Amino acid sequence: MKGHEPGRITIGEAARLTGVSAKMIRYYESIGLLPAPIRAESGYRTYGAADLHTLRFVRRARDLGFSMEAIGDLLALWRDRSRSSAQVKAIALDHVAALRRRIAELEGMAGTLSDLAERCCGDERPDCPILDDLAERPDAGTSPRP
Amino acid sequence: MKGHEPGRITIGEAARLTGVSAKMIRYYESIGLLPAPIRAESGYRTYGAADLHTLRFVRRARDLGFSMEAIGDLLALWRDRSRSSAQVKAIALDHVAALRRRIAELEGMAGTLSDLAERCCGDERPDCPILDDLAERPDAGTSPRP
DNA sequence: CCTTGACCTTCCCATCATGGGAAGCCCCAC
DNA sequence: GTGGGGCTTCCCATGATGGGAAGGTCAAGG
Repeated sequence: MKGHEPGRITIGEAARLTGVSAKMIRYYESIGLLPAPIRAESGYRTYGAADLHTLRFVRRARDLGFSMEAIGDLLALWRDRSRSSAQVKAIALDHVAALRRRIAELEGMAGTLSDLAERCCGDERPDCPILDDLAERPDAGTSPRP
Repeated sequence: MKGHEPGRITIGEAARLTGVSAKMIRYYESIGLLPAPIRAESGYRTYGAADLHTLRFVRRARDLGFSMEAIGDLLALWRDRSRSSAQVKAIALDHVAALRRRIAELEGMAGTLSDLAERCCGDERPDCPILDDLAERPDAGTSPRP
């Protein structure tokens, strides 16, 4: 079917051109994130320029860590000419806040753990403040003690 | 069976005392992270003081973001009197490095996205640099442009 | 003694985004 | 017409967790 319906390509080519795997393209279709594409007579999915544009959009949104749900919302706004930029901004800022919360969590862990590692001599002897802490610490704070 | 084998408690009490859910205790047992506990005649799992100690260890390691696999290694070292602290420190430092890599990724996302959001006026008009970027950005870098 | 309610057991299913793989059809080049 | 690679669908797995059903057990109270 290649080059038979003009300019429409197969899923594998779409995957190569957009950086979204063929598996994922089918998955996004199955969860309703992407519309079902036109099929060739063979049953093969065929994608046109607009579809590739959408796939790249999804790919970039994933690279920014958006959830599938948020990407669905962003796609809908993208297609909606009467959207307000405030709606888009709200989704983006929510996500930034979630990212910053997650970063703070991970920094707590990394801080605690590198404090402990610093106090561990790391030689052939068994004594180790890291294990002592895991075994004895009264409770589960992840922030480095002040 | 409570108070019948001395000092041994049920899974629900162990969960309450350690902050690890009963579901998770069974799961950890099923994947071989924890040894199978002594069963009462009824078939109920019973836990003693040493088991609680282990459960708290696991809980704290999870709070620090260690994977199950790493926790298995840490538990083995904890029980091994002939361990070297260097082994423990290596696991901890690997994890710190992984945490810092992840933090850098998330910061890249948050940075890019808050840059974009800052340039989005966020009013009732549809024009939005965030959507423009998702739709047009040449490729998927997540670092804020320098 | 029997009921009630809380607790335990096992087993299965769902999440989220992704990959792996099998069985079978299709297309193109030789 | 044959071979190889690409496409289809369908099922399974991940990691760590929760939800829930069906059925056994225990302790307290009538």
